Amino acid sequence: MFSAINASVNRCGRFTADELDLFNSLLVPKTVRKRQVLLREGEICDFEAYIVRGCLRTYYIDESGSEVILQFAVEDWWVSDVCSFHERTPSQLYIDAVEDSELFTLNPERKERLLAAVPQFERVFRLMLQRHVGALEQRLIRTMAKPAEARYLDFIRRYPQIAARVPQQDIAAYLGMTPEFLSKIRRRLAQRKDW
Amino acid sequence: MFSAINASVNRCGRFTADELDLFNSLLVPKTVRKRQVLLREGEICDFEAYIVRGCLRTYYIDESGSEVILQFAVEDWWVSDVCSFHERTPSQLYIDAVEDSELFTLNPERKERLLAAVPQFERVFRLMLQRHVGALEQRLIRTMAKPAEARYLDFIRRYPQIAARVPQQDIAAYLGMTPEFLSKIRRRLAQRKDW
DNA sequence: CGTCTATTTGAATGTACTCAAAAGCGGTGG
DNA sequence: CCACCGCTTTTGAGTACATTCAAATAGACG
Repeated sequence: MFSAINASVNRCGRFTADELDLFNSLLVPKTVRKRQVLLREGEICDFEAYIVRGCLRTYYIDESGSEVILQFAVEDWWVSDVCSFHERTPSQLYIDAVEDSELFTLNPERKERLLAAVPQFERVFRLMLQRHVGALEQRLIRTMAKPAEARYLDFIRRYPQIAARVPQQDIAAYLGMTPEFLSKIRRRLAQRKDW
Repeated sequence: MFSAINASVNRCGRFTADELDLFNSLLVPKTVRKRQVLLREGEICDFEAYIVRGCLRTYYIDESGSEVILQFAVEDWWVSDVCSFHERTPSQLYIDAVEDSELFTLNPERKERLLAAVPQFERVFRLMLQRHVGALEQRLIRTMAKPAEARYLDFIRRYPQIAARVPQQDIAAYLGMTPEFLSKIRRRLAQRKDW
């Protein structure tokens, strides 16, 4: 049950069995169903969730009601609203499940206890944050530097496993284009198969 | 000389005069001239720089040679390529000075020494990272959710001090539009002054 | 099956880009 | 102090990319 998450944190530093046991004892397992919402705009995010199985999305809803998807998260990733969680401020984001998923969640209080007991865990979370920064920078570059078709091709090459399991309209919302236009791009690509 | 940076870190935690002295002794002051490049694509970023005075930009250059500016950094901010610095990997980014600037830089070795001597500094850097994540998320949302004119208005309202000191073509490269188009937006806005 | 939602299609429109050229502006040297 | 050079900003015409809206089709789920 804990093998995946333990292997994951062990890649960030060496931990003893006792330390991992403590870590595991602080995690709260959670099962969510497809479309279930974990965080809404205005709420304070009280979890960092490790994904054991499934897929979640983090998104923003603008004035006109359309979704801007910031991130898809699948197995072995963490999801949270970093800012809201750490600063205890209302979130601007929504988080929900793209499919039925199993998570381990850590709330602020338990995270504190973990860090107090095993300070080396600071490193695990710092590495998580760094990876998150890296991912966001990549995403920003790719979003800004390229036209829609190139963004789509880039996406399906980079994340084939995600592209296969999320609805097409969500991919459009992630790539910053309308679902209609993505559909047209796909038609063009299917005709000239030169890619 | 160190008052600004010390006040800045003291906002993240309480430090004694001795701890701050040690911190200050590890900082390397650096003066850069306008257009001077601190980091090029392919290099490994060996600094985290606190800006005492001046303005720098972090950007990416795509295949076609055009710049995508990720961030402008001014007084009291830190600049670095987070990923490259921490993982010792070649950077994809460029960093250079928009105007003559004064910095304090910290290299990986000195940062290690600082953290070894004063572990509470972990917190300072974690907060920096968190803010960085927040800033990137905001930027992504604003870039994706709005058309060019709204992005520009948002930018000059949010960062009037930056808008005033960087060339217009750099603002365009930050907002993800061509300089020509930004110029046209400004003309439209100047005519109908209803904003 | 039938209903609901997701995807596709098409026409019309709008937004932003390209390219080329002119105008503005700052610095430098005569 | 002025003239010139290089760089930034502005302008315009033409075009390409992407959106909107409406409707048809396809898929998923009960």
